[in-house]
Amino acid sequence: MQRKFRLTRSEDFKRVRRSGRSYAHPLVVLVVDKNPQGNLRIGVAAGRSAGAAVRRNRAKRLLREAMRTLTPTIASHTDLILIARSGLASATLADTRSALLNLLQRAQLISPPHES
RNA sequence: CAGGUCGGUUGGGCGAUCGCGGUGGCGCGUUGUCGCCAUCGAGGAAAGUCCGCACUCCAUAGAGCACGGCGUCGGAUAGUCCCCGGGGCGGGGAAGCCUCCGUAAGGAGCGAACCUGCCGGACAAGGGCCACAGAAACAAACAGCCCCGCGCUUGCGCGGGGUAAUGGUGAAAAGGUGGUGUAAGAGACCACCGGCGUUUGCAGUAAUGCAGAGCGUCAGGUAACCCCCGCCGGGAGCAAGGCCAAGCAGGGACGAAGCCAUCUGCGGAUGGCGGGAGACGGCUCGUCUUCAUACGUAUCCAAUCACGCGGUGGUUGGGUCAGUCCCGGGUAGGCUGCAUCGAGCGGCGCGGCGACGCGCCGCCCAGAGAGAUGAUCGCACAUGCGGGGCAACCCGCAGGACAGAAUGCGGCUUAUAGACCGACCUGAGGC
RNA sequence: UGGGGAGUCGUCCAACGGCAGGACACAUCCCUCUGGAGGAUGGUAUCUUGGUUCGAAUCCAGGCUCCCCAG
Repeated sequence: MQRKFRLTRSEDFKRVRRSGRSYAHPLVVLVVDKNPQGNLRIGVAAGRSAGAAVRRNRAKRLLREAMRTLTPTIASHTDLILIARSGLASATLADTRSALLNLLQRAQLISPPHES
């Protein structure tokens, strides 16, 4: 995921966390808000509760890798924040991807893949 | 060979595809949060932040006090209480050997390499504390032993004195054993052992050790309690610091004037001409950007008057109000510090027991800012499990620790699956 | 990057360097037709590793975990 499609500034994170809707899953939390520029941006976060530095990095890498394949199917004009929870660092890539798919469907950002 | 220790090296390899970050080069009807190519991309601890430096900013006449740290000797270093090598006093240390006890099983002692804790002063001075037990906890006499006097039931009571060997208590009671000595005793005296703010010789740079002489042997412990002595110490930290700088607020300069048309819900809105400020140009002018009809018994200041006097009100005078431009400081934010030119890394040689030092050759090696290393697959490899095989080995499944740079460096501490190499000690056997 | 604090029964708190205590909870018994309440009895702990000391929860050092503060 290239940096230009990433949420980077602190005020963006604050805005999305304050005014966006959140959807929870045991592995990850999704926060959705409208993007003022009209494109899709994604932020990834892992707090102290996600573990030590290796586990936090592992969780963020898993989220980025899982989102890489899902990004083209997501509706635009939104800012997303993915917050890792404590169990994510020991999860597999397939687990992460299905968790994200579940969350995106609940947020109605992606149509249910009835063909798969 | 068996057992016990210690040190060092390494920290999963090769390849393919997709993805991410930095740097360099090239490209462009699109100068971009762009595209293409090349190249580089975590560690031995990157961790904890326990020490010490570099670097940066602030403070700084001198001296003293307070506070904090350190305290054996020598060395190494840019520097360190922490590194290296010694010294002293403790603690730990397998099997076996050896010694002792035991008929034996076994037990106790000794115990190597090595590991590990501590290190000024309790006699240079002072204060505090030492529970319980015990007569007594730093100064003493409970029982006991002995002497003297008195009494009588002649081995006991009372009174006075001597003593600290014996008993019991305790972690600790003015060194231990044997003798001389004595009324009983006592370093009172003697021998040996132990000890020492004494001293001589030898070894060592020194701490210290060994040997001898001397001192009768000295009134406990605790300074990781206060304290005393000696030495050392300015503060902050890359979110340090430097540069640029929206917005808001501040200071300065300039600073206006309306008229017409259309619509109208009569509040106003839009447009034209004119006006203000600034920028640019070919500068008596043109173009562009932008602003306004706000002015009110608004608000601020000064003087003065009145009253019900820290206040309120009146009068007079002056300032402020739109906008533009300029100025300094500076917030958000950006750039830098900051990506090796260095206490740098690798190799070889030399010196040193070692920490480390010196010389030569080669190399240029991560750098983000919501924070780059991931995913999938294949081939071998170490390991574990199951099966087959006499065996080498084959097949299947599982599966590779601790852990992620954020200014850099040195030391320490802590976590760590394994793999490899080397050294030391003890014992047994062989030559 | 720097600074501060805490760790004691299952939980919340006490404790001069000298026998670790209290409340609630838990277990057993009594009381009751049963349960609750009440009463009696009991078990249970100093984060960890070393050191100083005759003696350590307390003093010192290293480690682990958690919390807080400043920029």
